[in-house]
Amino acid sequence: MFRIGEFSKIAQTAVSQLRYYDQIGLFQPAHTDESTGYRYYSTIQLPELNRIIALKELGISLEQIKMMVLKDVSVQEIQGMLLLRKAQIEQTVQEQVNRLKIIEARLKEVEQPESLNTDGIILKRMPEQPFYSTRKVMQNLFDTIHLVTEMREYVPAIAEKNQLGPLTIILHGDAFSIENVDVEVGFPLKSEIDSPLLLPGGNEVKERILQSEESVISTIRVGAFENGYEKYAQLGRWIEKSDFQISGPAKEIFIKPPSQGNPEDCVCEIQFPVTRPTTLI
Amino acid sequence: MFRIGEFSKIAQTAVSQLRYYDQIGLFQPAHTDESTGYRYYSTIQLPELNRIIALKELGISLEQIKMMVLKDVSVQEIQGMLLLRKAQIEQTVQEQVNRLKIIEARLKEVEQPESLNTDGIILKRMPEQPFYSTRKVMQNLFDTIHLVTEMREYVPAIAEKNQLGPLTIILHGDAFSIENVDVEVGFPLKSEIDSPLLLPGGNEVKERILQSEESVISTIRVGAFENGYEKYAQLGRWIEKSDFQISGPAKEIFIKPPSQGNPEDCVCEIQFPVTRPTTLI
DNA sequence: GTTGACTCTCAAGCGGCTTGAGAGTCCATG
DNA sequence: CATGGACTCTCAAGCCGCTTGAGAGTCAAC
Repeated sequence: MFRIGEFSKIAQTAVSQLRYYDQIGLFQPAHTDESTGYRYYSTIQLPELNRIIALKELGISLEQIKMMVLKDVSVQEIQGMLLLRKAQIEQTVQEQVNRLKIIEARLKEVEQPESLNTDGIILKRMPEQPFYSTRKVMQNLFDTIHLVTEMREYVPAIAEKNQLGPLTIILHGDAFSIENVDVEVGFPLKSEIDSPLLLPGGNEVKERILQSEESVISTIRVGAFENGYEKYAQLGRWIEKSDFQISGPAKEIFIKPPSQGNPEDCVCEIQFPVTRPTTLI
Repeated sequence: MFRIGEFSKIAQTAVSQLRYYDQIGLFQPAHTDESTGYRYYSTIQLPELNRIIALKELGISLEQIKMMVLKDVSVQEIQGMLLLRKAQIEQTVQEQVNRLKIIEARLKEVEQPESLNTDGIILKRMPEQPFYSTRKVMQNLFDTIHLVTEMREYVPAIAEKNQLGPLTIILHGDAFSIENVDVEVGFPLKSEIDSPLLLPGGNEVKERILQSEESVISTIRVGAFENGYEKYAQLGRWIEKSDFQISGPAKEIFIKPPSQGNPEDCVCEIQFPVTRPTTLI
């Protein structure tokens, strides 16, 4: 029988850990002196402790380990727990690898003087959403602005106005050019709008579903619509260096649309849906 | 200006998080109503929040992020932080991959009825240690037992007895056979013993350094010295299935050595130093 | 008997939130 | 202008797996 200090050396386990395991009833000393409270451990407890440590190293919670070692759990259940844990670990590995790619991209960017920061670029998920929009190939930027203006004028009038999300533009063609672009302009909906709308310009506005997207990269542009190309260039470099691939059309979400007075007073989120070339380890 | 709820939707960030970031002074609302305490956020704060989220996704602590976004930190320092973080992530990926291998090995073992459990097998590090030992090729098990007995008799007599660790046997040859084995028998030391010792049987006991080992797998055997072969078989299978490679001689550490009366009353740790065939991702 | 090394219990702290209680505020409707 | 319901506030506690520290008691050697 050893006191806790010596046992902790043999078992390579911290004294505080042993006390904690005693406290939560996971692993208790072979004997406890009732009058002094001293814990006494025996060497034959080592296999039991090792089982616990082995399970813990797999990242299983102490609560679960307690069940596994104290209760009689069937082989199937243990297998289930292990499989579950395996899936979890696989996922976190995937996440970590993603982080690595992103950090590497960041480090490369930092080396180059051309770009000041790629800070505000984040990765997120977008849920499925109903979308009330019209789509057309635009000759030039002026056309686009015209369509947007029309939309902002007529759509809120027919919808209950609290049902509309921010004005969103989807750039179906090449997001990096401005002429002859296939553009969709619309509003996300919080509830349904039953009827299509015919704009004075001849474009028809209809409801459709924007599919959910697992990963989009997103950044915020503050300032006028026209001079946003450096943001696109930045996003492009970031995507390339982080090993992503663009998997769909870009979106511009006008969180705060430009107002008549000052077009500089505009806040816009730029999104690219992306995927990663299958990086299973 | 948005109240916290709406801003949390725009920014895809939980209300409780925003409040927490305010509390720790990481990201504060553009305006706080002094009388009601209501927080009001502006869209132009979105880039700032996104920077924070981007850094957080890299696993950087909020404390560090606070420094990075609030204080003026040089590019070099940021680069340093990123490099450090990169190294950390690489390490955790390595660990996770190890876990995966081990879980997979476990699941394979569970499928087969032949082995009941591979539970008590753990991986650990061993520190460098001085070792007071003798080494010889043994004809048979009886010779080994004789040498061990001699060691246990004479060595404690010349050492201050509190300076000795548990009797340890290193199996330099093939750990899976019993005859003609190159065996080293000795004791770990807590402090130096200056002089060699000549045993009656003619073997010389000398001090040397046991190098530290990055990873050894270890299990505990309870019971007699002789019938420990199933443990070895188990360890062997586990090593193979977990994709490890044995990288040195096995050790048997007699945590509780067999006593005269009952040789069954013995607790022994079996160790194999292992490496992994380089698994960088 | 006196060290000094060990041990005990109990409470708090870590990070990054989440949850809940209890109270107050905003805004649209009747 | 009162009411209701959705929102917001603050403050405290809880999560995990420990670690750290305070203050008190115990053990073994000299």
